[in-house]
Amino acid sequence: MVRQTIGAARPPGKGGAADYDRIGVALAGPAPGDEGHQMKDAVTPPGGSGTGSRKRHVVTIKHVAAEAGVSLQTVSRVINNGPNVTPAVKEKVQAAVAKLGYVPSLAARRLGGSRSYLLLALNDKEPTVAGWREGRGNDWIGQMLLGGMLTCADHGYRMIFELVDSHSGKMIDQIQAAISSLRPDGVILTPPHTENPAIMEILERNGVDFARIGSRRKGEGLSVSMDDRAAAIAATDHLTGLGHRRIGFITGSPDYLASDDRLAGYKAAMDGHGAFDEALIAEGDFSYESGMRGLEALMMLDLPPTAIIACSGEMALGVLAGARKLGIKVPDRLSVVGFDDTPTVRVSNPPLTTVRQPIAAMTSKAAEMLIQIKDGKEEEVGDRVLPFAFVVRDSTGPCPA
Amino acid sequence: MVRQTIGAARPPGKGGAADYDRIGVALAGPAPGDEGHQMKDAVTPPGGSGTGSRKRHVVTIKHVAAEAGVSLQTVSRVINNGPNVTPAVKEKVQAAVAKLGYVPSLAARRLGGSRSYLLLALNDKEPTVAGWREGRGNDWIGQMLLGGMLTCADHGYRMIFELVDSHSGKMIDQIQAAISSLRPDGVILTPPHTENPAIMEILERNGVDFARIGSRRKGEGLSVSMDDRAAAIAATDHLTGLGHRRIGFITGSPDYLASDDRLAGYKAAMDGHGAFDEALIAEGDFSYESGMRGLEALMMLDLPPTAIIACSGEMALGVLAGARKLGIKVPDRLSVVGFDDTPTVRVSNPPLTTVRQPIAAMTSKAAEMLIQIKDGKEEEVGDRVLPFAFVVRDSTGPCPA
DNA sequence: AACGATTTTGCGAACGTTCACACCTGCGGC
DNA sequence: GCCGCAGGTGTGAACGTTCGCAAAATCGTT
Repeated sequence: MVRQTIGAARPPGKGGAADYDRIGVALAGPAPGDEGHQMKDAVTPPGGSGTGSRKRHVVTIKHVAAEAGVSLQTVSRVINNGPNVTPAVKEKVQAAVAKLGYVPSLAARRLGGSRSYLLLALNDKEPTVAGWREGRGNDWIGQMLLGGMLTCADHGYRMIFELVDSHSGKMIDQIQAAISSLRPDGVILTPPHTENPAIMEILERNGVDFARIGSRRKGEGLSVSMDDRAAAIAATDHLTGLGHRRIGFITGSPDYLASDDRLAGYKAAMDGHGAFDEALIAEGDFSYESGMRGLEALMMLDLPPTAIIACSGEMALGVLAGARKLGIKVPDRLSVVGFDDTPTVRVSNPPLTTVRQPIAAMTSKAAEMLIQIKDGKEEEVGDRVLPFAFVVRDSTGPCPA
Repeated sequence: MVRQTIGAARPPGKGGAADYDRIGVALAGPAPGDEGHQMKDAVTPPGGSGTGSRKRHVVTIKHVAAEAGVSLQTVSRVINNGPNVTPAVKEKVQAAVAKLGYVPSLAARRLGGSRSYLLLALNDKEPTVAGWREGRGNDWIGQMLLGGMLTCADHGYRMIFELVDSHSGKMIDQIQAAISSLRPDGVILTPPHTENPAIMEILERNGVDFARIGSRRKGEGLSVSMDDRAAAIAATDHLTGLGHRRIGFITGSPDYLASDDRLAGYKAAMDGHGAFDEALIAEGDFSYESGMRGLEALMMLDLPPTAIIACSGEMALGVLAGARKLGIKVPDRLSVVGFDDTPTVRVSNPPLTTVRQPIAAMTSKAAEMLIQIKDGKEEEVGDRVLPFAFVVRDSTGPCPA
């Protein structure tokens, strides 16, 4: 057992390698026998952090190098799958890594190298927090989280979430601060930030690659989306297939590009059937209440619709609630289709027929591509349009005679 | 505007928490005039990553020091609200920070100092991912995320999520790896990890403080919970108040401590009314299906219950579905109460009467306490039991004659 | 006035990696 | 046999902070 005090170590000259011989060893098991090397060094932080006041074994790359009998740099090469390492050496190092249970420090990697192994996901704060405050939950963000996170984990990355006040003047500052402190290898943008030029600008100024979720408009940066237009067409065709001709449409918030696309798809499909009528379009903003209002407006028409497409699940729920209030049976007298297959709409009354957006898959893909860029595989990267699904449940039925 | 629930209010300590996080300022605009202090040194990183190949302004503490005409160390003191700084100097430094838009690098802080400004939240992977795969969503995790995240943000911290395979033998390795690479200042544990001794052990060995969510059993580490027993009593009393005497109970998975507490509360309340009957207890595991099975079992009794308490929202939904299948009207012939007020149960048919667990508030509190420990305010820290709410909706009604 | 006790400030030296480059090998060609 | 040239390996020097301590300035006291 070597046990030197730290101060003494560090032969200033070129004393040759292998002075990092004070290895933690045997992290895993209770490590019987051979106890005793206390090796202060990692002094207990003055803050005297809480509960556990045990010794602290921090296995570093140095320990691995000593264990494997190679230089620190060689270990680094092995860890990063670098070129030019003899198989024999590689194996030796890997064995040492396994034995010591070494895991590189994210912070040190980021500081030393050009990567941070971090992806930053930007979400709009207000709707998310409102969902929480009102007990409504946050279906969307939960899905996002998962898709991105799992993919990050698969590649040794971490995903960090930031909720930004998109309506506050401090939004840009907040984003800049997040980038400065984290220096992420990529940023994932979700609506409504996807089309915000100020955000794009600051990301570019910082040299951070980014991917946009749920938008299809071309521009700088990557984009991963669903074909909203096609989805709206599918929804419309589903209804016309059931015999409906008067099909109402409640738009989403104009802040979201998807709203335009869905409306366009609806228009195209209706035109194709020669059934388009401007009066059948009501304005909404994705909210439950606006769905309810939209329904009421549409039902006041001389020729009210026999079916309604709402641009979000929440709105469709509002439509359902409004219909109940007005005594309109769904789907007997009115068929309803929604967008975004959130958990909630699966248990509504009746369960909603809806377009399912592959949210998790979209963030997953976005994360994957951002990582590929850092891996230098830019050629494999480009805009992606993921398939949507159309889920038929009980809120749609044949057109009443 | 968020305020409320979160205890975020400024701790009465001196300077107040780190206020350096809102220094973005300046940065925003193109920042025309006044350029000049280039202070090379910060060379363009050779990596030359991706899209934007612009200049790269990495404002470091050195730049701030130069701008303010003080030493690097003094800037550090100001940033960290350290003691012994002349007000004049402090102001000068803060001005420089604001002017340059300086934000400290998380990685460097972690490497240099004894903190990482990171909190790690451990979640069970399987149920979360299953929820996603089946399109069921992840109400719970979304809430967690939010509560912890917002509080972390208020204190200059970041929250990182890790999904661990609680049924895999590699779970401990995975947790150790996460700790090694991140070195978080604290860990938040959620069920079913809250009672896992192996996890506690590894956390303690690494000297990481941790807080447990949703468990009430005493032990090492902090715990933030809801009073499950009292909640079960409240649910039972609500029903007896409506005249019910035969009240069925479907238990949760035994892995979760909350299940025991809820059952205990139910037993106590029923005993209090002299209405306890072992036969009225059915075993469940929190799942939709087990709720349905539980209902069927209970309804086969000679004296079937007129009300049922299910230990989770999912199970209550299963009960509702089963009742519909059996032609049992809710709440006319059967009242149903659930636990966990997830978004889904608010729109069920009928909307569910339920105990609301303050999930977000719990993680928020947990995060706050872990940070307080690192701030050396251990005396303000201890186990917490947060208030639950009992939400009456339409799934409960008077006992049928 | 001189002295110690305090406050305030500054100077290296960590922290754990990767980066750029210099150093060794062998090896084939002239 | 010498040169050049690869592949493989090791050697400082970053990276941007905080930490430990020493130096300087300030303040009371005797």
